[in-house]
Amino acid sequence: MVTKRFTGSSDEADLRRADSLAREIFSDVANKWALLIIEALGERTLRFSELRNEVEGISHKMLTQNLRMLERNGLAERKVYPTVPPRVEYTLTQPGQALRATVDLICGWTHEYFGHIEGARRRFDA
Amino acid sequence: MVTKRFTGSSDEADLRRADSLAREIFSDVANKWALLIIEALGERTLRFSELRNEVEGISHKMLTQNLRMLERNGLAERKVYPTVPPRVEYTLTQPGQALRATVDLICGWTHEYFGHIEGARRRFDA
DNA sequence: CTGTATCCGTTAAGATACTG
DNA sequence: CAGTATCTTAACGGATACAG
Repeated sequence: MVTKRFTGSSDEADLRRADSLAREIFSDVANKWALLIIEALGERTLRFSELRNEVEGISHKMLTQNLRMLERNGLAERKVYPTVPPRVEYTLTQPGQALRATVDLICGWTHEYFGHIEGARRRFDA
Repeated sequence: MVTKRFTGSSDEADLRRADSLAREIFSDVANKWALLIIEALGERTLRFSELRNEVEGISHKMLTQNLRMLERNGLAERKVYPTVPPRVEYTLTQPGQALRATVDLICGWTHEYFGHIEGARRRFDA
């Protein structure tokens, strides 16, 4: 399991807190929009409006919501330029980049097994 | 992006279909319960009831729902033993195992950056 | 034991409008 | 341009009951 056996504490209650936090982090991160945003930011720093274009189909609301979440977890950094109109840029932090590497692998996996999956679906749906 | 630049076809419409399918696969797979089930099945073949215990907090409904999805996409195999009471075992297929390897990396990432994230949250929430 | 179906509350998510 | 807030609808997800 994801959420088991954390080190650094001898207290049972602490271990349970750590496990539940790990699970929370996993839930935050293991969702479609978050991963697509991370993938987009992996290429380069992007503005809010650029992200909306890059991440196809995401709504204004979901984008801000997920960006706040990524910022809160320290995976993305938000830089505001006090111009008018305002300019806000988002960049992956080092932990964010590390996660991005794993997302790349999932994308690679999708490409590699695309045919297998397409075939499996046809068979199953019959 | 995950869903771009598939090869093997010269037709524009085919490319769009492939992209939307890739996105669909990504959405199926990039969700908390699916990934936790894959992680659990990575260890060994498991029965339905064993999975319910392994994947902490999952409901009967979500488990069947996600198992059907994994089966449909050819990531897990369902083997029924016609005994009474029935015995059903789930195993990862080779594509499923390949995906599991990437899930392992996400889990590893969670462990590695656990402290960073915890700290980032405290700072953000203040 | 495994699986399907139903009910029902909670949350996700789109649309829209409004502020700095 | 970026962000927040509100309203509304759809989807998610849990609990329960029942069938093979």
